[in-house]
Amino acid sequence: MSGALKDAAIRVERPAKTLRELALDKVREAIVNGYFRPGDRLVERDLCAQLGVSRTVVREVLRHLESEGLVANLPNKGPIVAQLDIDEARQIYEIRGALEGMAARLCAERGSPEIVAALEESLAAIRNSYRDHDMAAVLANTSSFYQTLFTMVDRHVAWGVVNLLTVRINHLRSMTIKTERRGIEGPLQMSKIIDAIRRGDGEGAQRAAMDHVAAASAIAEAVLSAQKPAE
Amino acid sequence: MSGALKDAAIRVERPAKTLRELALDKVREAIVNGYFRPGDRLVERDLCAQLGVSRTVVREVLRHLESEGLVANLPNKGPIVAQLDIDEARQIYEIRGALEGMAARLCAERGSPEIVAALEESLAAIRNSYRDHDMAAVLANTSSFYQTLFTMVDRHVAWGVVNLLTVRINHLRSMTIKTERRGIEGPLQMSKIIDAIRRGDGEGAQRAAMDHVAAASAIAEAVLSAQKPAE
DNA sequence: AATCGTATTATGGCCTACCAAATACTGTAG
DNA sequence: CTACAGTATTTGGTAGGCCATAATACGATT
Repeated sequence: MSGALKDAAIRVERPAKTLRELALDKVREAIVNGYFRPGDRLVERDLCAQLGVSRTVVREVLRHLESEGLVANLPNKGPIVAQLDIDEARQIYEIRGALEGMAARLCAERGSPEIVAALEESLAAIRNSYRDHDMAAVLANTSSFYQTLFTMVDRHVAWGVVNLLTVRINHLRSMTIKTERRGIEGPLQMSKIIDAIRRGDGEGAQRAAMDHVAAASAIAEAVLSAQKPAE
Repeated sequence: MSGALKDAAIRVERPAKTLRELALDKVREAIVNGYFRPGDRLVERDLCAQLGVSRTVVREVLRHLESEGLVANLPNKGPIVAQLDIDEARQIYEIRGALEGMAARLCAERGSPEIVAALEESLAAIRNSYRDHDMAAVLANTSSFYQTLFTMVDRHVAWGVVNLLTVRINHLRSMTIKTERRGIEGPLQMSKIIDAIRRGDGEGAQRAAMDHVAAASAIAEAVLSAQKPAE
């Protein structure tokens, strides 16, 4: 196993991603950052033209995004960007709470100083990003914080699930982060998670992580229900 | 919303599934029930011939299964049936524990007699299937039990996640179920879940659900580590 | 005989072109 | 103004072909 790890460290980052992967990233990007709005139709041939690739590739990309939940396929009408459903968002936050709570508990129970150090580093980066009002960086560093939480205890599958779900609520996340008091409360709640982990309090770490997600969920819900009637 | 629900209840099960969906189910089936073994190469053109469909469809199916985790894609070598990793299996069981525990707790907290009734019905079906030694039915009814747990409290997203993860360990499940004492202990643990839900004990329901998954996980691990050295 | 190139094959990645069926649109006749 | 017929749009699916790469087999050379 350590041999495999060593190999992985050496291995050259394959620069030759397939066209399909590039196209996938582009379209996902476009959906997540709002270039394609929820409900927009994704016409195959238009996408072919915009991406400069063939239908074969576009179709595979659309299938992939469909299974990610970013694209919905109306029968006999074709794919559209998935609508954001307030109830679905709530469920996603709930699942994140359960899984991130689990990860936090495991971190606490392991009681390794390196975990605490890594998390504190992430948190510092988040605070810096808030200070600079660089919201894209806040988002990235928050992801990194949670990634640390999962990967330090080798829960790659759970991290994958969380990641998968998170892209579906990405624009919500970017809105909750911009909320007034979030820049102070968010890091505060995260530091509570770290504190609990540091003192090996699994129960407390789990609760703190769930609280943090619950707070984000509450803000998201407020944002969403304030926005829906407007449309 | 209630209108949509009524429609959904009425709507005829669209018999005109696309060829793609049919092919997807066939290949998934073939992987899950062992017709394709882990590590087997899935050669596009061969699959075309076997399924009687074009490469376009086959490729889309392979992409989809890849994002489900049933198929792995080796660069420059093509798709193979994903290998079952013991650590990954453990993680999947752990996630199921977290989510099914959450669902059980929610069921208990809702305190609706219909939930208890529905779960008891499922459990009875499982017991019958065990009595008849119909293991396929045991598996189906067990899924149905958990589906009830999730859908009665409208957690469709979480159910989707569990389902997605479960196909990856399906053959493990079918082995754990055949284990000697499982036919008695499994239903016993499930009835404990129901008992806790009936008396509105959220904490207890969650713990009972997690215990049940943990037991399955332990058996799976034993089965798997007894099997691996043989190969 | 061992080794070093070189054809051949197998296969995935990608493309173009085509057809059928369903849907949406549009213009005209009554 | 309505009903209907025709037309365009778009997906679902097929066929086949081109190219690049990896592996294998096959010689040729030393």
